[in-house]
Amino acid sequence: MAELKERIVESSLYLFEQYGFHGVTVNDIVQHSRTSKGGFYHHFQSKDELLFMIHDTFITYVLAKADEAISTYEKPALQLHAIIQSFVKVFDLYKPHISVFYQESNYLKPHFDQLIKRKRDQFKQMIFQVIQQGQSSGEFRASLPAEITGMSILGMVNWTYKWYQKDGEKTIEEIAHTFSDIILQGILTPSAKENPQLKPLLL
Amino acid sequence: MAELKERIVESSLYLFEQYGFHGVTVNDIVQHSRTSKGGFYHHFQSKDELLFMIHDTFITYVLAKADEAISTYEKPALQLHAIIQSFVKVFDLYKPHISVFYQESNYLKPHFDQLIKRKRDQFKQMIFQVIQQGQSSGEFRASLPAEITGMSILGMVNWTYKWYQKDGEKTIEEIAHTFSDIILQGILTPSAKENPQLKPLLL
DNA sequence: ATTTACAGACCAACTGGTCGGTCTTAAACG
DNA sequence: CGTTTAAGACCGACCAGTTGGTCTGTAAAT
Repeated sequence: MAELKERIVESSLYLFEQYGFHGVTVNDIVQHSRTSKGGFYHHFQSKDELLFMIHDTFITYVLAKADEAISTYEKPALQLHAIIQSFVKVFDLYKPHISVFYQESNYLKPHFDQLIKRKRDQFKQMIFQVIQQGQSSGEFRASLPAEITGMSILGMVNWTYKWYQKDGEKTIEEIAHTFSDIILQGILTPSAKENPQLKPLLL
Repeated sequence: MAELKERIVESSLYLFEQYGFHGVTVNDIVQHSRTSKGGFYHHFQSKDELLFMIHDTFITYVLAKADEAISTYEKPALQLHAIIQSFVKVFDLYKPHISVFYQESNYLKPHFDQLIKRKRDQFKQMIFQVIQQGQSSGEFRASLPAEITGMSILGMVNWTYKWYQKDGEKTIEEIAHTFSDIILQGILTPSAKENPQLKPLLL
């Protein structure tokens, strides 16, 4: 009874994650889930509604968890910690859902896609190396995993495209400075923070 | 002479940013840039190639800047600082290009799009509030702009979908812990870091 | 007997891309 | 210096394939 619906969602997640929303047709979904056009449109008004449901699943979850975190703790630091914990863990539970949501670039044909990815990897490697060298030289805390640290920088900065506005309240300098400060405060060793050469980088 | 090409790129950026790659047809582009199908395909092999060129523009730039940063400075902390600075500033220069690259969800029809956005905003507001309260209570450094701090958390965590793998090297717990540590080290005031209630949150 | 769950042939609209042709420009020529 | 010529820039009607969605029909469940 309506088991078909779940099969459809499952297949969609699989296909969307791999080929992106626009790279997958309703026919593909129907075929992969061994059903029919009729079945699909019996359960979903449109291809868009299916996508919406995928989104809604995990967003609803994240919200509930954040609510919980805030009402459980008193201190902001504890609240924030709990929010981050649950927020991150959502990716373990709903990675396919989320990937579909933020899907992009899968519309670049393999040839072009490769070219772009190569350059992006290069950039990532450069950041990793700087972090590793910083850890070797004792400037950066060696207790932090370099890869995760690197990805947190990439994420923090890349996300800017979502909210930055040229004529908005925050200037690009202020943003750059704040990011840099948070990261450096977070990864510099206590002694490095006292280094007169590095001190000016911090607020 | 070939001025048309620039008009096409400009129009594409405008349209893609607003409606996404798949929401814009070659005809739309041609119309908006007051040219023709013929003109378009004279300058671009395909719609994909146009997208590729948009991507390549800013990625090439970022790479060059990072290279420069690394060769200019010796100390990793200074290198990292310079990379972050230029990396962030790219968004000022190439926001449309980058938006197109990371475009998604614009394929959700307005109705559904609104529903999703509402929940996401709610989540964002919760984070902002926690940060502000932390600043008021003296746990968090008040010198950091709350919005930028909030967005840096959102970016850092949301980006996880791009690299996290369930069966990868890094467990979700390790990732959550690292993120939380970097952020808290970055935003807690020195005195709050000594608070015995908060100390266990840090590495 | 009526509603729900599903099937699959069918269609209308759209989309990327093609192709023959025209206009402009500037070098080559006489 | 005027004319020919060839290449590049640009045009727009046209096409073939594809896609989301519909519609009629059937089997099962209540």
